[in-house]
Amino acid sequence: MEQQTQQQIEDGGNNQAAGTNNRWAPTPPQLRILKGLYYDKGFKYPTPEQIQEICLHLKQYGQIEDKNVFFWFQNLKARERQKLKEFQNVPVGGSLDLNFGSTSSTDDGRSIDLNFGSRVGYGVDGSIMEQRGEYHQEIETLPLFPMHGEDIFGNMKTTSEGGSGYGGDSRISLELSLNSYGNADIA
Amino acid sequence: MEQQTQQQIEDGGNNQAAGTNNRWAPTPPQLRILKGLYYDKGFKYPTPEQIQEICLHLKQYGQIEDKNVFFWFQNLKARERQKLKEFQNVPVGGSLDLNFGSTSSTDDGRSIDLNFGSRVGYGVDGSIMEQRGEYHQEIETLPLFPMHGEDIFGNMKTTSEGGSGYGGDSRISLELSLNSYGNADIA
DNA sequence: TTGATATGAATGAACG
DNA sequence: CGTTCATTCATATCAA
Repeated sequence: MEQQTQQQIEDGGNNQAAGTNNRWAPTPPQLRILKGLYYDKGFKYPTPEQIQEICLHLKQYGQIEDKNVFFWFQNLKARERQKLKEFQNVPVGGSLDLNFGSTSSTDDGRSIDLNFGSRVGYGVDGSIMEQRGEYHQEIETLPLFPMHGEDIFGNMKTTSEGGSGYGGDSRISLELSLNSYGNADIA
Repeated sequence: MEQQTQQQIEDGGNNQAAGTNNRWAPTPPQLRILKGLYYDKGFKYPTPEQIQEICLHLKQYGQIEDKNVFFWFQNLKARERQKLKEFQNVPVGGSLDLNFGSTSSTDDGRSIDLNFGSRVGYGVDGSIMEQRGEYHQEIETLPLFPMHGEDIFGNMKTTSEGGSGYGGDSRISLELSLNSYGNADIA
């Protein structure tokens, strides 16, 4: 997720615009801390309590709400997983005939230099939803292999987190020391 | 259409890396195929597998990645919808309104209020927020973020109401010690 | 050159 | 949690 040079005009703190600004955007410090938690610490499943704590702490660096923290983690987890899923998925030998309509093989002649070095992450998605239209035209010979089991990426979901199942007053203290040196690759 | 060519703002310390990003641009054949799928076939919701397959086939006509296909469909769908919505908003009557900077001219209709303030579950999804019966406000004082840890850079975090507050923090040493009690320490 | 437009890309928010 | 929507940022291209 290396953004190019996207520098959002975040309100240095509480410079909320005339209220027309509805979408939260993490300030660099906030982002740094969040990423530190997620990556450096592997903190991916914060409990509601922790979310609030994090949020409270992040309020020093700008307006933020619990739900922002919550969504942030949700999105990051989802997109990380999507990325993995994509790489693991190998194109089936299926033949999706894209040369419908015009069979003319018009040479494009446009050569784009090889830009290796894939950089950005993204979120490929897609879903088989009902088409709004009336037409249910199947796509050529799209096989859509019945193969499942893409759960190869272990779901180490610590479902029982969040203090559900702590025997007695067992309290865990995890201490996290993350040293982030500025220049976080905002992403 | 609401992008006002907003350019970079003065960075308070964030250096802007040189942008050598060459974003993908569909070659004519690629575009033809994509449009054919979208319009002619009404194929608007490709699955990740289909995205990969489409991408694979499009590689014959130029460099392309899965994410490009993904974004292409996403953007097209979003913009079709956007245009449609705008069209409905356009005053047909003879109202000479030069108000281009319409910030939420019409009711967004999005008023899903998530009650995140309360710890009682994040109704938005139902993932990790298994909350147990005993919620106590005490958790708000959990030493998740020791204050001392911020001393290093706490000075510049002013984020005063002056606008851009956060300065370019170089590094931090954040020590997070969160103590998760068995939820109800009384148990 | 400057401003506007089209569109690739990123991500916050929400749905099922 | 996976998927989809909506908004925004950034840049290439084009018109004047």
